[in-house]
Amino acid sequence: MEKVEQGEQNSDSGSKKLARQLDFTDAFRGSMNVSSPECQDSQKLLESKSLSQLHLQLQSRLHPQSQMKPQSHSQPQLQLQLQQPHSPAQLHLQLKLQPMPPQLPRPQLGPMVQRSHPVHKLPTPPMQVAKQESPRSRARANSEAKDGTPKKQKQCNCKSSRCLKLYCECFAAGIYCESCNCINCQNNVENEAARQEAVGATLERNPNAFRPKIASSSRESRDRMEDAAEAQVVGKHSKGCHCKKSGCLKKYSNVAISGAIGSSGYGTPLVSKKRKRKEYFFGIAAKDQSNQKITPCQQDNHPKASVTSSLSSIPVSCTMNAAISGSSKLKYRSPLADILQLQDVKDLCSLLVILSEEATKTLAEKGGKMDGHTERGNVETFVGLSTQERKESRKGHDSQNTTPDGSFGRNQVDRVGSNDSGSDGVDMDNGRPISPGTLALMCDEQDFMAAGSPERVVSHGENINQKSLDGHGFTELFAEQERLVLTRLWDFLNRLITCGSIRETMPSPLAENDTGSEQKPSENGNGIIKSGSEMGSHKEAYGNGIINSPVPEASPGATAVTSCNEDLSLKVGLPNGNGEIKSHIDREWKLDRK
DNA sequence: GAGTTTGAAACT
DNA sequence: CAGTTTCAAACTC
Repeated sequence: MEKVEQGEQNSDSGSKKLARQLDFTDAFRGSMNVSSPECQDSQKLLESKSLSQLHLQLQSRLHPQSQMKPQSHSQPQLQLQLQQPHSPAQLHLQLKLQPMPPQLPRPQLGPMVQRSHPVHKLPTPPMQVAKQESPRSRARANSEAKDGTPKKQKQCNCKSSRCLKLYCECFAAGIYCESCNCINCQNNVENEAARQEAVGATLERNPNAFRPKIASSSRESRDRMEDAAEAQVVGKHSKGCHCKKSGCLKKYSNVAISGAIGSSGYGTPLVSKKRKRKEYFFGIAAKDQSNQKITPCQQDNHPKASVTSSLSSIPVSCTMNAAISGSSKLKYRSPLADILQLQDVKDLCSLLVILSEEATKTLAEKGGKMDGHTERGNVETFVGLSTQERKESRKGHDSQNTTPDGSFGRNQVDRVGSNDSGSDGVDMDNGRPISPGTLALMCDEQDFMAAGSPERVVSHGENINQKSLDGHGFTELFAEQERLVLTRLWDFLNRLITCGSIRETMPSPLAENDTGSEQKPSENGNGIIKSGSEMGSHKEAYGNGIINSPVPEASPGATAVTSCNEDLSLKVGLPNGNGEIKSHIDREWKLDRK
């Protein structure tokens, strides 16, 4: 049988010279109905498990009536369906769990026509039709990095595994061995039958064996866009490593990443060891500094990571990578790297502060205890205060951005450190230092607690009758605050998910130029992400300015993402139609953004 | 380049 | 399922 097939395969000798890669994609095809590969499960959703979990929690809290099915299946597939409703208010997110269809090895592999390493097939939207990859492009993809530098092709050195075990880097990556140093290699066209058998056995042991351990969503979707590919590399360990001694800083645990997102696990071409050491140095240094370096397993190994730290990790990682990128190509970028910036998170926090104030006011209004004039002044006091705080924080943000090593500005850290929270930059739970990003958010959190607390309301305005603050009053106020804050946060996450998904399905050429123009929007000197249209017409619409279009004006992909934001911008306004406050806030935002 | 270390995969 | 072995890459010298 093997020989029979071998004869057939030999007839294909013309193409076997190519760096052909095996196609396990059928095993996964149809397993998902998502617009983004990383939406396949909660871990990969938006590259932030905590974020997605938070979102789910928020959803369940805000909409307890919605049926969130428990994950009963052993391999549930979290499906994210983003619907484009007719009404902005209908922006709706559906998270469905569906059993994963059986994953069977492909019975017969034809010529390599698709991305080799496990590809999570999308339901092929018009723009995402699985493009048949030409051998030429395949070869180019293998031989060149995105920056045009030669990319060393995978060369295993297997001796005993015949290159038919996952030990083999090539096999694990789904490519035939070519120019490898392996012995008794059977990972080739000539031994297709044996290879298929091995594939089947491997898949039998682990249906996800050929699925990338590191989620490489962007890359895959972009690979299907062929030359639009090789953009930003996004990775997240899908099942977590078990590193013990290497501190997750070595590449041992990243071996299989090669097949997932590139030759080095960070989607980088092979670089000299000296250079790699340099990367590690920076990585370790950064980690020591902030304990925030995103190593895949760290995320997985610390499921308790708070939402705060999760959110904060995004901009931090960007900043850090920016610092690193100067001397190396080590990159670990979130798909939201261009969308969600530290300042956005801070803005969100500020907005939530305002919302809490609004809740206070609303409740007071309800009780008819507030004098209208005084009330407005009170609110404005708070808004102004928040704005001031925003400005302060922006100051810190700017300095942070101008810090040569990409670390946070000292004043910001100092500011947090000077707080009497007792944190002193150390997570009291585990004694580990808290990252500057987390500290920054904690700072905002403290601001929030201070600004939104009834005590503060009393101390500033003394407008709320003491009666409303005792017992039931407190509860009601907190409930209202929570409702508003969670609602807005939920909306924010919805938009974030949508934008992330759109970015996934419509990769912006901006990413293609990432290497060349590594500078991210947040590093444009003012720390503010600005779209080509400068947000002017949209920012006010959605009030919080959280998600700004990352796409430069000239970018052809701007339409997609910008329209995403534009669309989203229409969907969220300040709740309860409090136009007075809203307009004021909007003014503040507008001024602040300038 | 040889030897060691490491962690994933495979096996029991 | 836990423990052990095998394996090959990463790393050190």
